[in-house]
Amino acid sequence: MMLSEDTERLSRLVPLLPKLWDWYRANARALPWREPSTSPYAVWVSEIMLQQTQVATAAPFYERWMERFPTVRDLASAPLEEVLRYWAGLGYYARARNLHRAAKDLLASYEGELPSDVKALLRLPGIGRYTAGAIASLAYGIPAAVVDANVERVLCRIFGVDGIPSQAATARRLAALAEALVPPDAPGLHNQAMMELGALVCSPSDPACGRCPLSDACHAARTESPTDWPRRRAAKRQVRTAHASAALFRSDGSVLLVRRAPHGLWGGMWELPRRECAAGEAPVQTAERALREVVGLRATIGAELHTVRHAVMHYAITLHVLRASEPEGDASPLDCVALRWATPRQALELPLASPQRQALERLAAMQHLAG
DNA sequence: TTCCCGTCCT
DNA sequence: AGGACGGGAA
Repeated sequence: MMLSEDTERLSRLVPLLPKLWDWYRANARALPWREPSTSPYAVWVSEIMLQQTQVATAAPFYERWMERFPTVRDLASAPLEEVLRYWAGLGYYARARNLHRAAKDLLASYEGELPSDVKALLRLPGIGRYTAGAIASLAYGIPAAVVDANVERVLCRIFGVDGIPSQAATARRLAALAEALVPPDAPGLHNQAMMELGALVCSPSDPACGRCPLSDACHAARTESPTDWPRRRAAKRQVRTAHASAALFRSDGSVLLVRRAPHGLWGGMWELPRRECAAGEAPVQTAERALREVVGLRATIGAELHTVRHAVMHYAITLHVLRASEPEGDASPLDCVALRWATPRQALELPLASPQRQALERLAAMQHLAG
């Protein structure tokens, strides 16, 4: 899948690789998962956390996680609810559910050890091509290639790849290039060096070609604007949506919360009963419908307590939180997997996605002010 | 407000 | 091939 021009440029690039590795040894960030003692399990956890998530965001979550779930066995034996609590705020909650599921699989099939074989790794939920290659090479020294967004950017610039990386042919070309570069004796070092180069030097919008150990072999570095690579598809237009949640309080100060089914947006997380506003539907109607459809209660919807803005992908979500009162009927879990009453302060201990956490924090503050 | 990013499902 | 899935930084 390589082009002939690729072969030519490879022969110029390979002799520079020792400079890349030296650069990495001198400039690598000291990160918690880069301790020499990092277990394959810890490499796995860090790689899952780093999917779609910045290093600075993931680091404190990683520390807390490893303290609570230091081994595959600790993770597998913990309840999903607690696992999600440790993930709350990181987003993409399927990652936590898959990690938990895979830990159970590892205990059942591999005596709790992470396999070193890429094919076996790919069979675990939540592990795709990138993560399988990362675990194999970083944790076990297997010469597997990795193409994450950093590597993709570095390769597209060096080789002047004009195809769009998400298209199959271009993806295959990038995979072939990455594979051709992996040294059999130090795949982990090389892969981390490529990713670190992308993160620290060959950055998306402000590449520092002057500091790059590979710039002598780089196509983009010799052009007016190295940031023309990688080529991108046109961005999707922003879509605005509104959601409404009902805050139904009991006289003891507790509020009704529901746990979502373990799939889809905010799967497995707790929240105030919520629905997306239909076209032309006012938040007060939506909140009424949410209580009815999610827990089977009819109630009177009162004042809007507050508004939380949140971005998910290309969606801009406005979450309206409205007070509800005078419920009729018994609350039952119609469109949720569990339901409970808790004070807003207690609710903050549950697994909550970020906008729900904001909403509950403000309810807790309100209650505090009310005495 | 825009940009950035792996895996799974369809 | 393309959409769903979040949160933080620029």
